[in-house]
Amino acid sequence: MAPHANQPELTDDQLSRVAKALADPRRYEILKKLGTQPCATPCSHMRDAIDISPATLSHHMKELETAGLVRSEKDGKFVNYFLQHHILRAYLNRLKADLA
Amino acid sequence: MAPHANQPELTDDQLSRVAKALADPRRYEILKKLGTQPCATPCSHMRDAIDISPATLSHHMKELETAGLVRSEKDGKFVNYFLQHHILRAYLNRLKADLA
DNA sequence: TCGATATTTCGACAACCATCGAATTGATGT
DNA sequence: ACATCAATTCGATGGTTGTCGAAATATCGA
Repeated sequence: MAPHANQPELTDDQLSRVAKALADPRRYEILKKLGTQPCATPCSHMRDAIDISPATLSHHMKELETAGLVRSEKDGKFVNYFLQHHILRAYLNRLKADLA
Repeated sequence: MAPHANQPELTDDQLSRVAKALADPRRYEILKKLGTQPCATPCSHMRDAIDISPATLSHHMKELETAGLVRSEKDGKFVNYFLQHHILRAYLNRLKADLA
């Protein structure tokens, strides 16, 4: 039985994507910010805090989303993002199991 | 007080290096292999298991070492590597604290 | 000393990736 | 319909990095 039964295992592809996603300092900052908030209006809020162009931010959010680390929800003109804690936990568990 | 008192905190530079080191599939395999063994004669043993050129392996080992994830010890013609579990643990703790 | 083996360094190449300006799409309010 | 604002897509650029062959360095045994 896995350490947390109802948590999905990460595929090798996901493992790689998550690791790469975490390896970029700007994406790390974005995740950190998302972790502190209930996550409203990302692009606007992010850009206040992180100093990044709209194009670059959009690119990073897509990376984070394909890695499964965030989920997005459209709200009219805006897009709201949510940190996916369970994917993060699955990644930590995998690292612990494989290496620690 | 930090979660594990006698564990060194990671600098931002180290955090970035460790994350990048973990993000390459081949380096991940190397670490996994190191984790299972008491670590003798790396380059020889690694190359049996991983199919990699000497030059590339040397390059990756250096990356892992500057990240602090492994320590090396010369033994005559050979070099022995040791997984640095405490750095790995520090990284996991940092991720947990920042994001989870 | 010499030849063999282990590892590193060098140099080059290709692939990947972060970055951003400009153009585009999509939604809102007037 | 139109102007405005949020966000994405496109295209280009510069920097990073994984890869390996070849040469260099280091150690050992004969």
